[in-house]
Amino acid sequence: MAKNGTISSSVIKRLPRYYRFLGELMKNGTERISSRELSQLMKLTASQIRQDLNCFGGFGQQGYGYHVRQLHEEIGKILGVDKKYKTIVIGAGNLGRAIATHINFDTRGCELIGIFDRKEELKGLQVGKLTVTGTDELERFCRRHKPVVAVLCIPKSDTQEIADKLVSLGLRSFWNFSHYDLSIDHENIVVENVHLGDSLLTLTYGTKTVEEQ
Amino acid sequence: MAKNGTISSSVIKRLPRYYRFLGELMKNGTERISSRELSQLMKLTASQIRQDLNCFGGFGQQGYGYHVRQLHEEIGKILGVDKKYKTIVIGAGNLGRAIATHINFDTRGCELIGIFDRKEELKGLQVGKLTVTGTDELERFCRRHKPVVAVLCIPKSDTQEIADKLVSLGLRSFWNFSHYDLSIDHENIVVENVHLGDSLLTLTYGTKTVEEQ
DNA sequence: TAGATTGTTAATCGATTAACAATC
DNA sequence: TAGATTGTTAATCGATTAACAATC
Repeated sequence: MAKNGTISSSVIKRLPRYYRFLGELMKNGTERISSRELSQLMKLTASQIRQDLNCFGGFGQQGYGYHVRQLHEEIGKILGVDKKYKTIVIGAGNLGRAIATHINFDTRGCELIGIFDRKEELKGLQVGKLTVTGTDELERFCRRHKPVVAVLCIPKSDTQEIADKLVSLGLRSFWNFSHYDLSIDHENIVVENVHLGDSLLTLTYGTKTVEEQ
Repeated sequence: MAKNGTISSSVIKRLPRYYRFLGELMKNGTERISSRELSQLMKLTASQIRQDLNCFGGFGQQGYGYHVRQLHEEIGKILGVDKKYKTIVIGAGNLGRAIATHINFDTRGCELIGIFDRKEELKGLQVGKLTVTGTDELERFCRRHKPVVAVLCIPKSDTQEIADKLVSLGLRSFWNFSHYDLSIDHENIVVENVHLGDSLLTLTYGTKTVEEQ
């Protein structure tokens, strides 16, 4: 529940998924949905859906259910899809370029405004609408444009150092793809670690477990 | 606990992280570590570490702690890092190519043996050590090489259809990067959904929350 | 033997599910 | 009004933490 202040992170982590499913329903022209119907679609319990949504106040209507478009919008607002957080990608290797071109930043509250790499040979390379800039320009760029979100696609050995530097340049949120558990002790800094290697290992475990049956 | 059969998925999802940290410790030449020391390093409780490791039997030794190399090896065995599951990537766009070149499959129990795309213009393209093959060759390829793991880097509209086809061709594990919640009703099929968009949205929520303080 | 630290049981905490009164 | 479905409280379940006896 927690009408007091913070919402539990288990709930938060489910919100993007709700948002996705509601988006799909909207596309299909569905106007209303009950927690039971939605629960079948999303493979959750109806109880959980009602519990989750009520963390933020009564979005539903007794006897009717939830208005899809309205609920979609409300959850979007909670998540911050309408924000325009200036975002830079650090590292223009395969992964950095893929993230920069593949992820829709602007529908997720972020505005991609730069991509940086240390390597001379990558400078000037076109990545989507951006041009790779040298890391030596980072400081000047940050003072001028004041980005707040950094996507880290760099080797693990560089991650902590670069992250600390970025914090000193005013960056406050880190989406970290390096094989390193970034943690920053400053207050008001947010880190989201993505460990693709861990995810693959989990799958390998599952494959092995199924095979052994 | 569960010496009976299945380990809870909360425990499983922590194993790759243990494995990573133990790998680092090994590199640094650390021979032994106590649950308390490891807990400080990983920002967990010592209790949880002992609880987790004991799901698989006593890896430690009273009064001494855990032998780093041995524990690393044991967890690796549990996860299946020594397996050689034949793996194919479906979709050779930005993301598919990044995954194929950036992820170390072989240290995670997988052997990357092919990358496929539907688009004519991508056929023949070199991606790391592999060459992009047309989707029309998929059936023949699978009958011949019998891959078991598929990495899906395709648009969400195609995902369910292609996954079903791959199941019929004997694939059993899916690492799914499409913006679609893949679920397969066959028995003994494992799916690991990676939703990078959801991860970014979670970060945006965090950014917004910190900002509002 | 004394000290350290595990393995394991018991206590606590939080998250999920069930139930039902409130209400559209 | 009757039916449907929420919002919300209570019950259950599972996961985390604390405690301590076992043992190296």
